[in-house]
Amino acid sequence: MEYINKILLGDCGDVLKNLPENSVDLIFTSPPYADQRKNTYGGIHPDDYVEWFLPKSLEFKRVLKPTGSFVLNIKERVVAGERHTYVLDLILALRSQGWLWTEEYIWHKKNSFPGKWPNRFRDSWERLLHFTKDKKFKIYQENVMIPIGDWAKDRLSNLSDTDQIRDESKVNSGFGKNISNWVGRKKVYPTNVLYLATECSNKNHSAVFPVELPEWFIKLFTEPGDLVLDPFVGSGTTCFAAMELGRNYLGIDIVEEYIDLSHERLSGVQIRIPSVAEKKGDYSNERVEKNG
Amino acid sequence: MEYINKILLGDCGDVLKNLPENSVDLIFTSPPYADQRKNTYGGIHPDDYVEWFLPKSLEFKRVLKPTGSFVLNIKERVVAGERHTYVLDLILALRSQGWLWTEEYIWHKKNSFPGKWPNRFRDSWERLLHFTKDKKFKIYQENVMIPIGDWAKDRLSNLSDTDQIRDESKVNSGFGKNISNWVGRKKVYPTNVLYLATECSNKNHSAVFPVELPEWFIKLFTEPGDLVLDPFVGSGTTCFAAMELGRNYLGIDIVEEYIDLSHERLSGVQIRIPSVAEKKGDYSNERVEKNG
DNA sequence: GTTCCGCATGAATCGATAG
DNA sequence: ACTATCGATTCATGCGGAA
Repeated sequence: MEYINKILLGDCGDVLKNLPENSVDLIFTSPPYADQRKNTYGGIHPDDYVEWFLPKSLEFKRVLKPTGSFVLNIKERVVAGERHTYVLDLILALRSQGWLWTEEYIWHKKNSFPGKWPNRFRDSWERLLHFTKDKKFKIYQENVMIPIGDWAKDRLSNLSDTDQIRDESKVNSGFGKNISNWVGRKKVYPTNVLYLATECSNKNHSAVFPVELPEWFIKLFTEPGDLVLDPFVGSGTTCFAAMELGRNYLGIDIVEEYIDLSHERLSGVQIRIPSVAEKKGDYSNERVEKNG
Repeated sequence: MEYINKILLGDCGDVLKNLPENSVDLIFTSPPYADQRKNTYGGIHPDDYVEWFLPKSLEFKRVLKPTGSFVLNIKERVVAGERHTYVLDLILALRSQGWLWTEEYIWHKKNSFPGKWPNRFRDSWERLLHFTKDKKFKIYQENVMIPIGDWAKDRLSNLSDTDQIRDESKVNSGFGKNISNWVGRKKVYPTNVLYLATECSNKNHSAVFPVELPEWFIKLFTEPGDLVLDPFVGSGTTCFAAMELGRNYLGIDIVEEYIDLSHERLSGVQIRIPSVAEKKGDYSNERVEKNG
């Protein structure tokens, strides 16, 4: 496989044409935001953003397995005092292209960019749009479970007999069944809000999102050995996370400088044995502890 | 003024026709979500939601002052495994109606509805769409400043789990002392994410959002004596917050039961002197401390 | 007066079953 | 086939009574 664990130079819409269809398990990417990175990407005008994106997402859809997921990290910028609608337009356009808009996760940033504006506050969240090709897709919810809240310690430490028998009485009350299910339970499922810090000053590369972000979705939507694609790979954070978790990766970028940066960053990565990598779930969950 | 501090029965699109134009300073409302409250409201089909909403928002626009704000609390539901697009469509339609989509705030819910599904996690956030008629509008950012600085945040987040669990009281008490020192010293502006709990067990009235939510926007966008409108007033939380903060209110609902409920709830409210109400900022900010 | 503990209550969603 | 109803699942919070 010549496309496994590589960082390739070029427009992802072109490069991906050489990739066989249904070969990717997860696409996680943060495309250049409209007009945001003018220097490096040439700057796509907000009004042209959807038109620019659609040919690429068509290739994404071709190479993604039917059971795969496409996670898009994006946020609309302010234009003339208003939030521009290109992200909304993009969601609608992607649905017209055949994608299912399965969910919208939120990245709640712990430390957002500083600043003050007269008509708004600091922007402290970004969208993580989850698209799929099919209503059925691979998902491993147990991989991202988080420690149970403090309430459990007090409530479940000593259960009375009635608690364990309570089975028939209430129909509508939340815990109507039996609380004994909760005894010894240490972990619960997270929600669709991720509370993570931004990566501030990682000396060499300036990633736009913390490594925990792709980590979370890679663990949620793939197994070890699966292929993760980032078509706008930038400084390589997604590929770094994939490698670290024992997944294969493919990164693409049109800026040569980023290719070198990614290579450099990935060269030092120690690939963990899958079983060990999975255990790492604990660490990641600490970071997402506010997620609930 | 016969529309000041009243709760009126009827369809807001009709009732508002009798209100003079440019008379409202803030509209804060949480309309019935599509199909969600079928038993109390009629239950609007997602596909018909925009069509149902637009005539009403046209009246909102007429009665709102040019300097006013319209804050819409809404969240799309899942239909056939997908997020439905009626909220996106509504945003676009409101812009066509002449509204400016100035900002999208996020309500990050502390306690979201429980449940487990095979393809998604619990939904823990809702949208707070901020529309205005003009690029220039009234905003009082100082009213919602947060007293906690970065020093405190780091201090808190650096506490180990065992510290927080075992010595919770110690930590809290010691911390409390310090807090008193910070009050009035260092304040920072919040972000566009509000981290609040839902009010679930308020036995008499089941509000769909906590009172802190309208409070925050009322303080941000109005002065004492201004008029706050909630055209889907429900259990009256918005009017309660307005009254409490020394603002005038107008509530409208099509369900008679809610009118009575609001009246009952508002009858016992003690109106605070504006200056005192503003001091209350500290208390409210505590609730929003995660907002940063 | 505190603290502790039981308990009901959520703008939910999916899959299966019934009409 | 297509819609309507129902059971199962899940977690944080505030209230009120008890210790």
